[in-house]
Amino acid sequence: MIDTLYDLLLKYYGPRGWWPISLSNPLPRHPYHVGDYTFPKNDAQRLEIALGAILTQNTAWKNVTQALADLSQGGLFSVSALLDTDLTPLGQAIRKAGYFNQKANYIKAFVEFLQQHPFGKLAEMSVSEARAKLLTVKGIGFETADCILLYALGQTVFVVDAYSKRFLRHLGWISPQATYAQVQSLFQQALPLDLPCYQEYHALLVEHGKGYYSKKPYGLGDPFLKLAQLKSKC
DNA sequence: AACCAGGACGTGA
DNA sequence: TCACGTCATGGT
Repeated sequence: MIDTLYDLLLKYYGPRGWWPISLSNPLPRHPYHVGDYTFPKNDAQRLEIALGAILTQNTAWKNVTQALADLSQGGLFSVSALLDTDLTPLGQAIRKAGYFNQKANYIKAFVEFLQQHPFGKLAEMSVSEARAKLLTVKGIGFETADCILLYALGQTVFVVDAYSKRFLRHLGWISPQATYAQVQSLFQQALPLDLPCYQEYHALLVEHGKGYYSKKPYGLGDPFLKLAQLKSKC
């Protein structure tokens, strides 16, 4: 069911090419890299992914791209620059992403964390260990940690978000009070351990969620509610 | 002009 | 543990 749903979504929307990399991706001006799963290629791109993951917390991606551009414009797009910057100018630079006071603190905490645990070190650790380390950082919760693991560190960890929960709830595949961990293991037990699949699946669920699960009543006109139920009877 | 966004944290019960 | 308030700008 979970794996069949992936096939259906992929066929319907096509590959999404996540995580978008707009600033540190020289060649295509297009931030998405459909069909190329060799990203990220360097630590600058890993940093961009992690910053984007923090900035997009409960925030539209469009606003995040502006904040990332403003960071770059202000010369704040590196670990060292972020370490040297005070909270106030940092907050002003990311202002357009909202919650800028909180997120300035989160970004500070994260780059200080990176000093002790750079991407290379994190990649050497076991997934559960790296995840536990990330979760100690203030401002990095389950979803943000898993986004960093999946898209910046190339670990095959499934990212759960609000859209996915709403979707599965309407499919009747989870209970309303299902926890993050429960939804995550539902996906991870059903899917083969395949990095591109995990990366695309989360992106596809967000795409689908934007279409049918952003405003109430949720699920109105969702063609997959019928499709998936037909498939589940086989 | 409300309503929502690719959440996380702090608090009180 | 868990429900609830808070954080904030920009798009629709």
